[in-house]
Amino acid sequence: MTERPLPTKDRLIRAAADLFRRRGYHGVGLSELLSAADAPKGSLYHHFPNGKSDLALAAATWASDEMLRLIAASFEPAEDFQSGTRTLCHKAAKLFDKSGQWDGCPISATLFEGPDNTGFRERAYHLYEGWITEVAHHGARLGQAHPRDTADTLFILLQGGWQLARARQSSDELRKLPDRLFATKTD
Amino acid sequence: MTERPLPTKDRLIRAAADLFRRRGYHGVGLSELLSAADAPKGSLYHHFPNGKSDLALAAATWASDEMLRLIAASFEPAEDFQSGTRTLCHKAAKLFDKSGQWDGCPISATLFEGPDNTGFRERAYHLYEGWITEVAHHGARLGQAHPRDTADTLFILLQGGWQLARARQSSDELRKLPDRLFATKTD
DNA sequence: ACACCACTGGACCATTCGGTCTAGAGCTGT
DNA sequence: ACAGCTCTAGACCGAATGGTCCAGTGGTGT
Repeated sequence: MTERPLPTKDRLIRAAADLFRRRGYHGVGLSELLSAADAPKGSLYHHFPNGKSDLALAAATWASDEMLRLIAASFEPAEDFQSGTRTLCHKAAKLFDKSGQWDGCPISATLFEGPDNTGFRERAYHLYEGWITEVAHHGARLGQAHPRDTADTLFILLQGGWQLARARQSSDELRKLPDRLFATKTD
Repeated sequence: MTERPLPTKDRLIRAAADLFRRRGYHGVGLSELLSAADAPKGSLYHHFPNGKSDLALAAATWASDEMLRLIAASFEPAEDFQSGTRTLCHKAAKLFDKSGQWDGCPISATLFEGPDNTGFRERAYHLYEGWITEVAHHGARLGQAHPRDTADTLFILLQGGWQLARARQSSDELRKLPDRLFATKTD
C-alpha cells in the first residue's frame, strides 16, 4: 500500500531517508537511490538543484518530523511523564524491529556522516534540539521538576540505547530504558 | 613527536582509525587514507591483503583497545565505582575536545557504517561487549550490586552523551554524565 | 489550437573509487 | 658476492561515482 500514489519528490525523500539510515550518506550511491525511488536522474536535480546534499537535508528533516510525531503520539494521551516515556520507548523498539534491527539514527547517519559542511552540522543540532524541546514541553506540562534536564537525559538514553540495541540485535534494550531512567540509582 | 619512527602498518592503522571516525567508512577514500599515512598503495595491500575492509577491522580493534586502556586507567586507581566513572567521563571529554568535537565513536563509524558484511557487525558486537565486560569487572570489584546492569547503563550514557556532545559541540555533556547516573531520578 | 511550464528520461562527462600487478629497493644470512 | 626475502613505489585498470544537459512529454490555462 501507499506504493505509487506518492509524488516523485516524496518518493525520493523517503527512499533517501531509508537508505541513508541504513548505510550512511556516503554509503549510498545515486544510482541505488534513484532505482529505490523509481525516478530518473533528471527528476532528482529538478526537485533538488544541489543534488545529493539537498536531498539529504530534506530526508533528515522529514525523518525528524516523523520522530516528532512519535513523541507527540506518546506523550499527548499520557497521564504522567513516566507512562509517556514508556510508550515512546516501546514505539521506538517497534520501529527498531521494523527497520531490520540494523539501521542507525536517521539524522546522525545522514548529517553527521555527510560532508564536512557546517550547514549539515547546524541542521543536525537544530533537529535534535527540536526533539528535546518537544519532550521538555510535555515534561513541563506533566509536572516534571526539571523538564529540560530530564529531556536531555531521555535523549541520551534513546541514542545510547539504540546503539546498544544495534550491537545486540535486540529491541529489548530500548524497552528497558524507562527502568534505567526512573529507578533510584545505586551509588 | 612520534612522527615517523612508527612502522608503515601502524601508520596505516592510526590514520584509518582517525579518518573513519571523522567521516565514516564510506566517506574516506584510499587516496586520502594513503596520503594521511604517507604510504603507497603497495604497502596497504601487502599488510592488508583484503584492502580497505581488512584495514577497517584492524583500525576498529586498535581503537577499541585504546578505549579499554582508558577504562582501566580510570577504574584501577579508583577507590569506588563512582569516582572511577567520574574519571572515565572526564577522560572521554578530553578525548572529545582533542578530536575537534566532531568525530564519532570509532567503532560505530567504522563498522556500523561499513559494508553490510555480517563480519563487521559481529566484530562491533564483540568489541562493545569487551568494553562493557571490563566496566562490569571493575564494578564487581568495587562492590556494585548489579555490575553488569550498571555497566550497560554507563555504556548507553557514554554513547548517547557523546552524540549530544557532538550536536552541541560541547564536551560538558560528557562531564555531566556521572550526575545523571548517580542522582536519584525524579519520577 | 496553442503556448507555456513543470517534470521526466537518459545519454553523456570528468573524476574518483577500490583493487591488481610488477619492477625494484633494501635488508639479512651465508 | 649473491640469493632470498619483506616491503615499497606507483602505473594502470574497469567500474562506479556525483553531476550536467537537453530533448521530449503531458497537463493546464486561454
